[in-house]
Amino acid sequence: MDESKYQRIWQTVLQIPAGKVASYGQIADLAGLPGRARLVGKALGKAPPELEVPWFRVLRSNRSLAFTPGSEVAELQRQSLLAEGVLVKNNRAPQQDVWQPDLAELLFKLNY
DNA sequence: CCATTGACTTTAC
DNA sequence: AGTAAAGCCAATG
Repeated sequence: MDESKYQRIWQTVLQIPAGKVASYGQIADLAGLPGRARLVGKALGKAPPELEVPWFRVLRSNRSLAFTPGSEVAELQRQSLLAEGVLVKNNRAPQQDVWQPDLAELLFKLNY
């Protein structure tokens, strides 16, 4: 199985700073995989724990959590975000906490 | 192969 | 602002 796409996705998500969030589509774009938002979710589900990929910083395009509200994993995500200052209210994160990366710096770090 | 399935997005009410 | 429908595309059976 070709994991290179997953690796790129994981590396991209690792660039999201604490206290910031990004959308699945945004990560796909930044990872050089436009149109593959759904693949990002898949990749996050398969991320090796030792990589410590901050999966909880990835939300839908409207900044809502992707999991069923009230579910255990949704709670974990909400808590994790709260712990770094992102206040999720009504299942939504504030617009002000959306990550806006410096593209030149990001591309340099990812070495694409 | 064809069909179904999503940690999704966009558009149109 | 919230919802529904359609579009999307790799993975899976």
